[in-house]
Amino acid sequence: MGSSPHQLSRAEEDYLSDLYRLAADGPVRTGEIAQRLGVTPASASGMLKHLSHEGLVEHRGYGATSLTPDGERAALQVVRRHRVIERFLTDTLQFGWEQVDVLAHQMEHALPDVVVDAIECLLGDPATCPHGHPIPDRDGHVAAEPALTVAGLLPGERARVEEVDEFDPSLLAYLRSRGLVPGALLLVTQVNPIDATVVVEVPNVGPTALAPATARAVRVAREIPQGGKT
Amino acid sequence: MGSSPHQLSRAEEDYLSDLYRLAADGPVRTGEIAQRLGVTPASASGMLKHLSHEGLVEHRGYGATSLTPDGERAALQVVRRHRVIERFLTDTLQFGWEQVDVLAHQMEHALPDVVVDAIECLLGDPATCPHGHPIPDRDGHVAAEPALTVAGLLPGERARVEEVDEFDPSLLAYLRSRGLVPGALLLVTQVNPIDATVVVEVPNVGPTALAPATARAVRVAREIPQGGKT
DNA sequence: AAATTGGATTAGTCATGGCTAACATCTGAA
DNA sequence: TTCAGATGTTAGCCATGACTAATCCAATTT
Repeated sequence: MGSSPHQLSRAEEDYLSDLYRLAADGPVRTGEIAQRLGVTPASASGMLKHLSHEGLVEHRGYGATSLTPDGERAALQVVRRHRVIERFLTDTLQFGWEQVDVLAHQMEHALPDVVVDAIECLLGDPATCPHGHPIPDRDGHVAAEPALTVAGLLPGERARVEEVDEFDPSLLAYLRSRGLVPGALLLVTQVNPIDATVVVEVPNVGPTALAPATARAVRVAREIPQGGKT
Repeated sequence: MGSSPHQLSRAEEDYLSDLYRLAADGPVRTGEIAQRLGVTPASASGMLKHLSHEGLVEHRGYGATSLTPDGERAALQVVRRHRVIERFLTDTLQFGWEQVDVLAHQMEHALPDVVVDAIECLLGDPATCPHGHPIPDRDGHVAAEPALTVAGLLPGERARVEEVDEFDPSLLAYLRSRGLVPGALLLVTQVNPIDATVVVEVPNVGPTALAPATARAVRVAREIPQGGKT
């Protein structure tokens, strides 16, 4: 049914890319995407219906929405542009990692692919955006993202920060100030069993307490605590 | 009447910036700008009426159009973005000067001002775009552009290339191959009195014949032929 | 002076993608 | 089981900015 590759509009690209980013935490509800895009639920409902008609999303009224394979392919092109631009903004233009999501969002629909490719090449083909998310290649292949977050760790476990959610600038500024950036090694010193607050320690930074929502924004890979320093 | 600084749309910016660039050769006719923007004259007519209502252009039906001071101010912001982006594309990303006008046009409406400023800074505050046109500063001040073109030179006169029209990619490729780039010194060896063809010579490049339209695309400053090699 | 012609303009239509208001559906509690 | 409140959808509207077709000015030609 959805056999029309007829150049997506800016709005369509916005919906698809946000759908992709929200889909990490399960199927997406209409109100959720409306809120992220700053439109009314009515508008989002209309656009989702349209995208469904185009075969880009799976959406059968009053239920949750998810991308079809075609939709995911299209979304990955936009996500790729977004993440390359973010890297460029931090690495070449020295913007802070808490600013670049918003800026890249404004730019991602207007940069011709040849320019994105040239920037990527200039940067030496970076593997991830500044927040640690993998950059899809030109054919739409992406590395898997870790499912484990700090909220899933137990006291005494060590883990390496892989990526962080990029949506909240002030959270990002805080995480950086506490050393919680991709690549950082952390140790869980406490997990409060009542309210699920987690306390972590990063070398050379004091202990940091994280509320559950914050802990879920930091994705990690467990470090096998075998000896030998790298 | 035109007291609304209410964020211009992409289309409005396009009209203003092309109006600015066409205005160099006198007031602009409706069909001319329609053609440049790739829309029908009817569409252009409607938009010019709208811009006139906003106080950004001077346009009283069936006559030529020109920018008001407000309109010129707005246009210069767009022109500034355009030219900074062109410089970035040639200097940092190694695109050819015949490609960058089109690419910059796609990008100029989407780059936030802070990004344009950062790029400008990265490039060391260039004075001109790759075609030699001056880059307006943040306050909308621009250096004057020379009125003299190669078509206005006499045999035996020497001149320095200041800037070239950027509209035709194949012309640009040709001009570069003949050494006719900003900064080049040229000598007029012949002016054909019948068809106004001009023959010029650039050091280390053979003689080049230019049809009148081409000669008008190359703006120059006369070199005072006083002795002393620089 | 009248007629022809070409560029400019108006009138009317369409597509996109927002909005509000009203209606439908789902869910969780009584 | 039923009903209240939240969430989703439809209906109808508006603005933007393109298009075609028809008309209007003005400038040149006869």
